[in-house]
Amino acid sequence: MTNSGKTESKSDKAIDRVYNYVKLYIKTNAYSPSVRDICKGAGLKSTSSVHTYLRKLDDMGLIEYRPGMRRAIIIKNSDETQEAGLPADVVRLPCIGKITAGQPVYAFEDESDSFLVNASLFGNSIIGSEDAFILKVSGTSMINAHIMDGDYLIVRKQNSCQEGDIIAALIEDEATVKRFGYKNGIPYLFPENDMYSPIPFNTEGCRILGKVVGLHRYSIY
Amino acid sequence: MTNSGKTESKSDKAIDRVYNYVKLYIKTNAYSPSVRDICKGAGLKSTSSVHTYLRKLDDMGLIEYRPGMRRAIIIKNSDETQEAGLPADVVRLPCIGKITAGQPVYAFEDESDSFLVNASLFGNSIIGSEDAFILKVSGTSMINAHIMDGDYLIVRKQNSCQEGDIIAALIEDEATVKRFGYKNGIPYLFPENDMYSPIPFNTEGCRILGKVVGLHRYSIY
DNA sequence: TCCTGATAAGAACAAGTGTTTGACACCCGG
DNA sequence: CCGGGTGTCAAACACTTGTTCTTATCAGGA
Repeated sequence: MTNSGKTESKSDKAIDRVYNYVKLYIKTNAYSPSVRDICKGAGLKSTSSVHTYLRKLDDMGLIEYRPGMRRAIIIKNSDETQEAGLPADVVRLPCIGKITAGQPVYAFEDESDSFLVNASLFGNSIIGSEDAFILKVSGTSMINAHIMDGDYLIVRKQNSCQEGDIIAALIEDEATVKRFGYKNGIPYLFPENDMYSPIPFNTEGCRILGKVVGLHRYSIY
Repeated sequence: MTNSGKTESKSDKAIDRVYNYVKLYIKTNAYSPSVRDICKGAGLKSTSSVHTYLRKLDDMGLIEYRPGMRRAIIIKNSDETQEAGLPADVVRLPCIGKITAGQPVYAFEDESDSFLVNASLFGNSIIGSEDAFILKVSGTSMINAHIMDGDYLIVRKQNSCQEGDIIAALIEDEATVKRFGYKNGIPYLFPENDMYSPIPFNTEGCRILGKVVGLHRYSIY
């Protein structure tokens, strides 16, 4: 109204009312409103107008509007970077696949290859899917730290670490999980299993991928 | 219609299929199925049969079935309605608080007291928040099974178990996690720590809460 | 003023869907 | 064997609701 020369100002308000009413209605009733419900709720008198706006909202990606289906509107919660449909404090982390030429390759293709974690559990150190990844444990070299074969580790990316940290590191293009420490002033990666030997940590062939901050286990024996 | 009899054997199977399919459908699609959708999903060939069952389910109080409204079924019984904003394959499980008078009390009030898990990781055994809960480990009695103090266990509810299962059980109103097994034909709950002794499992004071199917750890040392 | 585009309305159409009716098959107790 | 209850089906009916078409209103520019 106050905007001179802007006919959109009026339409924007109507489309906003439609959007907000749909959100409110679904939240209140747990099912979608019909076009005529929205008419009343948004103060529009024609189903056709509502229909137009719903299509626009669908084009904008704000809702999902199935053609012909009754009461089947879905609100697409798009928080920009935030994955659609996830609460703000939850992050989906990619599961690391293999590592070639020093560059980890993430296995995104499968839903089961990603994990949801509550970001709040890690303070503010993991707020996006860029900050961490998942590494599946293979072998029992860390069994004394109670990390078992088949466990999924949450690794927060960082390129340095402190003595005693359990870290994921790249050794000659192979990802491994060990405890970082020193012996006689020399840095080592220590397995937590007497059957294995410490690995000298020489900065040439080794790279720190990150620190293990969490663990998921779905095979309980 | 007047409820006359109680011949359940056959109808219960179909009505269960209807109920489960409606739950699944809503969980998957975020809106209700139509009667004809349910026909296909529940293996019934007549909309009329489905209609009958829906009315019965409404009478039982399991769903809310609005006369005349399309796709407006609500699952009622329900912390079971899918949490708004979560993807279909993700379930938020409540963290068990304390146990009083034999009844576990769930601590729902705090977001940090609940966990998100990918339902797909557990096959179809966990599809709703009523199927499982989270139990925080206190103590080291299961350390040999690599379950540490402070770990969070995902416990699928069930009231029986097999030898060798790691289960959560109620012993004299106290929740505990042990491995179930037999010694000399007598059932015991075995700790996985030589410092502790097996606990005889007598059905009077003991109740099985569920089986441990997953583990989350957020304190890595 | 007249035209034009945007917005909204109203009506009509068509499809999806809830509901009802009637019928058939089956089981079970007389 | 019979009759009632139950579970299912098929089809028809009627209402809800998505969709489209046409028209009305209004603001701004030539």
